[in-house]
Amino acid sequence: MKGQLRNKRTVTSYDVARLAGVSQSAVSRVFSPDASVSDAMTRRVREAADQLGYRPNRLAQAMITGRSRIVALVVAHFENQFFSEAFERLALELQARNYHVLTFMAADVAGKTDQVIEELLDYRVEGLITASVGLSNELTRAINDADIPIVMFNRSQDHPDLSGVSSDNVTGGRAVADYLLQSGCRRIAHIAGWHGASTQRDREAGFLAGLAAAGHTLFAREVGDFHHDQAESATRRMFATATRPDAVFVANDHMAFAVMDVLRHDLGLRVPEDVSVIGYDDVPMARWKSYNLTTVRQPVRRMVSATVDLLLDRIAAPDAEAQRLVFEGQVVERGTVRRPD
Amino acid sequence: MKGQLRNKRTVTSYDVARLAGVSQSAVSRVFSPDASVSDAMTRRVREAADQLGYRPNRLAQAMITGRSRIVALVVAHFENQFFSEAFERLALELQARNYHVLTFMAADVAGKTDQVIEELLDYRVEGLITASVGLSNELTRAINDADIPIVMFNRSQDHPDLSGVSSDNVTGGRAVADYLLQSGCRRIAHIAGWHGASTQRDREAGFLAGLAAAGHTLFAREVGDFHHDQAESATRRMFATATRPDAVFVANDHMAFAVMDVLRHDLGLRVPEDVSVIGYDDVPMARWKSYNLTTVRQPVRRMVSATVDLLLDRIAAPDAEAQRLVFEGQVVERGTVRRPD
DNA sequence: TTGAAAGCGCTAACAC
DNA sequence: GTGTTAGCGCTTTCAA
Repeated sequence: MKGQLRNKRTVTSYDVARLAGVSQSAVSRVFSPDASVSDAMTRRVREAADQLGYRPNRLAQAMITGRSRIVALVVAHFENQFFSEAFERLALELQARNYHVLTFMAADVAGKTDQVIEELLDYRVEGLITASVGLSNELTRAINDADIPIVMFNRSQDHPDLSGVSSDNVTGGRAVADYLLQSGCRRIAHIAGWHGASTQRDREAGFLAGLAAAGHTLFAREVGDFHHDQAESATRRMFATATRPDAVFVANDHMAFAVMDVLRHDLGLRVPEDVSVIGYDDVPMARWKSYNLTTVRQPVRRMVSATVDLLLDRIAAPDAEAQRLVFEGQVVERGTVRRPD
Repeated sequence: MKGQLRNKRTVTSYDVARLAGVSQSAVSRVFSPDASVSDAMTRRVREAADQLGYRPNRLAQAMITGRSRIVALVVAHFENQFFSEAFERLALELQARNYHVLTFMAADVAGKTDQVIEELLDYRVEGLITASVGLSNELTRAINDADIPIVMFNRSQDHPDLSGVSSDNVTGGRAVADYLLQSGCRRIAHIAGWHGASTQRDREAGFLAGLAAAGHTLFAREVGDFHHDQAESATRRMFATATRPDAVFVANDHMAFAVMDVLRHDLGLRVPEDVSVIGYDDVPMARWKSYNLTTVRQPVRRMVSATVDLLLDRIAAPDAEAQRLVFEGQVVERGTVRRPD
């Protein structure tokens, strides 16, 4: 009774061959893109295959060709809509190219990423995409040793020898400073993300440079580490002083929403009348009317497409050199920064 | 010059065996959980393996054991935070159990899911989780034929013979009706999601039943199909009439945010003073102060854990029968429904 | 164009 | 406890 439906053997190319009365290699050829098979053969084999419900085993294919058609994605979390959107696009584009994404979560904890990379190598993935996670130096070497193409999404400069796609965060940060200054803001503060992220460092560097170029300095600074809750407390700390900032550049949209909520609902401040807020990323939610957040756009779709192109190109030609693609971001004017007087 | 770094052959168990001066199967045993190897052997092999940087090839393992340690996830999109959160938890839990998630995007388009399932079968995944996507009958059969365990996350009743994890959407919908009525709302409307979803049907059925039980009927109804933008237009349509609803039950939080934005910012209505809003899911954003949305909680973490348990159990014991787990949801009182007079 | 044979890297009997 | 052997399901020479 019990084991009756067990051991339902998968149908192999041999089964198809037998039914079609041809050799097993003929079957294989029919299912290979650049075959060399007669129409008659194709017909016979396809018919038998359909009848049996046969489909080639990708694992077995991978064994011999070395091509698993799997790409690994290493990511820390999806709390930030920027990542969930990027992930969706990524999976979609890869799928359209007949690849699929195997996801590995890696908290930004020492050693965690390393362990995860080991694991992912075991699957013989053809390529690796990291989304905003840091790579140790040993790890970078390990990946190079394994000879697996990698592209870092939304990270720059950590390893100039690795391929990467990002937007120009320095210029973006600078644009924020210019925009705020030009809007008449003077007590300008910054709520930073995680300092380990190149995005954070670049945005802030550009921002500070912009301020300096106009003869200004930062009025206040707190760290929100890119998390909603930490951004909330950072805001409360920042606004607990006698004279308050009149503008705050928040290192990403995800935190900016938290900042605005504290400002409006805890502190009873008006945005932008009392304080201007500007974010970074332009996630879909930024245009929702409750926030209507002025921010710097990162062109996610184009960045994702570029990531996929880069990775697949390197898979096809592994000896090509690393490339770093940088997209322009630009300020998207909405309603959270006051108009110039 | 060029091909110099190509053909970096991967190190195999044979290489390790040679270096350690033992048989290849000894190497295999050392890396098998329930081995039967002497400590001396373990030491020798591990040393050689470390030296060579050897790790077993999961694809090869999968070939012979039939266990790929890959689980497929079929999902439509990540626009709704409920799914990105669920996905993150899922990937994390599976990873902790030494499995990984291969993602397949399947728009709710006729035939799309079917094609995707075919593809995923090719990878010889050990199990399949569908998140809010519908399965055709042929597909269900195909999956059963392939003998691969499946559990449907956040879907019920589509196929009573398939395992599934959901929350009790009928009771949840009914609780919404009770809560609204008890709060003094009388012109109660509904903004529905996609009618193809069991969640939608259940929530609405329970809701309507609750209304009816108290001798009330639905005041208005529009369809938002679970999308932000469609929920916006649905709201505008709904409130274009002379006498307006005084409460609206929105089929999920994701749409509820859009509804609230239109109400407040386009229509100049106050929530909850002019109209009460209640959602469903209790996504993290629901507690953000801009919305502070009253909603029905779906216990995502527990639902995800249950999904993983169910799937892994069925992988371990494929003959076990399908199970449907249903969690209780409950109304989370926040600020978008008016207090009783 | 087609078939025979080898082998990808590994696990699982089976002997010893 | 350890080595030998036979495959898992496929692609890819190599001959015919």
